[in-house]
Amino acid sequence: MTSTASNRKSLMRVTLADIAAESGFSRSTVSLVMRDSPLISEETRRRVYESASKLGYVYHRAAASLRTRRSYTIGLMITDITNPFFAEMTMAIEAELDEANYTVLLSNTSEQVGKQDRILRMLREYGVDGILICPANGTDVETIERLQSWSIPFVLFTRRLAMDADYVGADNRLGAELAVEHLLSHGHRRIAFIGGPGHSSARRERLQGYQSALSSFGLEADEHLSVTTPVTRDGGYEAILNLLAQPHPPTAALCYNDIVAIGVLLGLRAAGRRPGVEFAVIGFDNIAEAALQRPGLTTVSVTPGQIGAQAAQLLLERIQNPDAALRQIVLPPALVIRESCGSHAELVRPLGPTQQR
Amino acid sequence: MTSTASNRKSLMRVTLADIAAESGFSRSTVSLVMRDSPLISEETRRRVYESASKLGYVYHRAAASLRTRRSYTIGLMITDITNPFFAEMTMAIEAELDEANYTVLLSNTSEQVGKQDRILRMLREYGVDGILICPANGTDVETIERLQSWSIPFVLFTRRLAMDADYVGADNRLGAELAVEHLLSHGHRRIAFIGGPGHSSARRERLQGYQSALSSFGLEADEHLSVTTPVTRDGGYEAILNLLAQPHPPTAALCYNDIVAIGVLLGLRAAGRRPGVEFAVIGFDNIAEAALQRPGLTTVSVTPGQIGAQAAQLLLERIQNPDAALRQIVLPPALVIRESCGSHAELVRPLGPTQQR
DNA sequence: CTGAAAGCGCTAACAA
DNA sequence: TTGTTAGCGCTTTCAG
Repeated sequence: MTSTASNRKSLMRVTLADIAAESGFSRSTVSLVMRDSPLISEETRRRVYESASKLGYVYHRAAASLRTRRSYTIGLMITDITNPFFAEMTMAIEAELDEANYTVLLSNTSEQVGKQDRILRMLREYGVDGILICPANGTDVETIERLQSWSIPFVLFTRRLAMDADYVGADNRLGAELAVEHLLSHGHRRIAFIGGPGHSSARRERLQGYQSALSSFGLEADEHLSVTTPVTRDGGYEAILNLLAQPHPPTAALCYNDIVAIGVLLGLRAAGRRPGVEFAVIGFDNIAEAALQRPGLTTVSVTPGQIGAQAAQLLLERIQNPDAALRQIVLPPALVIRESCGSHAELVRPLGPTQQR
Repeated sequence: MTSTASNRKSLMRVTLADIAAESGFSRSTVSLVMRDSPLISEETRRRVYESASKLGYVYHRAAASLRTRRSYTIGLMITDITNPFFAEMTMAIEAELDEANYTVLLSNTSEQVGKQDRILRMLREYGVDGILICPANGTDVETIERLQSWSIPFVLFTRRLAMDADYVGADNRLGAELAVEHLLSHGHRRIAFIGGPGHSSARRERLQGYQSALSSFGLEADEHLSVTTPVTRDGGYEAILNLLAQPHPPTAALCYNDIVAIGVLLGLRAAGRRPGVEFAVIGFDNIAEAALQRPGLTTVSVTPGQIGAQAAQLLLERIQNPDAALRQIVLPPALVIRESCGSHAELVRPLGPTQQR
């Protein structure tokens, strides 16, 4: 009637009932053992595990989750699998979630909102307990509102939308200000802002920092000097070539991120301009590769690990308590000075050369 | 008794039974509609969908999979999320699997066998229908044999082990031969082999090609000239610096892959040696970044998209037919000649300058 | 600490 | 084509 040890024959899966039969305990006892309940004696636990491994038992998460309505999985959606910035963040997130016994379902939207939509729907059908999402370029508020209406806990990271939602990211505006002030202090006056996905909050905030630093210096941002690009080395490469071909070209650039900045470095070299001496460039993120460049890339460090860990933490709290107030966590950046602007100084810490926010 | 439309109250999930009640059809009819059965009339289908969207129904995959013993998920395990080679492969795999209605669970082992083991166990508990795995550096045969004993279909890609299992990868040996012959034809005699995870078949095969090309030219491989490194730019950077410091340094290098090669380029520049004129370097994989380097990186192209697609295809076939003969698929590489060896030629197709396998 | 019983939401015969 | 019935393997009362 109910499944028994006879289940073991051929293809039948080994179930808790089989272990119960083998070990002489009841199904519920075995179930408690499998879930590490403190109500179980050491001896019982040992004997149950013994039977389990003898029979080759495999915990069946789909069955458990059907019953408990929890899957212990979290969907993690990033926009560029290839960017070390996200890789590092992913590691931190996995580490944090792992500790809370969650498994992460990683997926890559490649900045495509269509793909993002499909993945979101899938995650819902798979019953994830929460979602960590860096919205793809062009994501509209409706998409996230829909996500909200599904009442599955989620937190945005790195990029946000004009709406109330949990969010963890860096202080992009401050980071950009630090960078531009650095450039200004080196005497640059025509400073470009290169790259990024036009519709991301991260880019918008960095651009604002760029503009505000310029204007607090009495300069106006020349709109010909700020361009969007794909977030690739290629993007930076093309962009700098175009910029240099302008009638009144820039002498320095703040880039959307390090990937784009490295493209700019490559492009400068291709154009025969020596970065760091004939042209200053600053990146964003401080990925490992930045330090390897010749000249070393000066960049705004935003500690992806920290952002990831905080985002994971926030999601866990949100799952615990769906009704707590929404939170926006903004982490301070630091300017890491290497040689790509001509300096040879060291790390400048958080609220660097200048002021507040 | 059975769940009904009253389920809709508050937290209860909308089920097939609810749709059945709403639409006036039976649960099984509704189930058939949801699974796109051809047995259902257009009109019925329409009305069922109407009720479904009216009630806000969400297909419950865990429940379905408990019943069918199929999850329609595939585990994909790569060793370096950051390498564009894998990123491109991942895209191709997802595309292929998507078409067959599978969802992929992507995970990154970072070359750590411990992490790989844990992920493997998780994938089993989650009941994936198949696994695509690029074994982490140092994976032993037992690990894969265990996987085999689980009787869940899997295929190895990019790297294999000394055992019989499905596999899809590039002809690494031939690729390396083409590369080294190219170097030899440019007059180089002290050629290094730089980088890679010491215990991967891919590295071993490339090294064999390197050695065989040298010996068919009457040269012997100097063991001081072949080094293993982490598969990072950093790894290549450090390695070339060490190599140049040797008493009798090389004048050219074949690198494990493009990532390492780019590190070598960076290192050469840091050491004041002009790549392409004072030192020749060749990479492996032909990632997009290779073309952006100055000088452009000559490399062995192994078409990750094709490997990925074939691997996915093979896995699908294996799932269909678990008892078919095991297959090893080896794809031909091509040498893409850019400027990092001093040439300025174009693409050399498959069986390049020289011979057979 | 253990046992019995009910059911999560779905699919799969089998009949109609 | 559609309806009935019986579970998939687990967790969860609740009563011992």
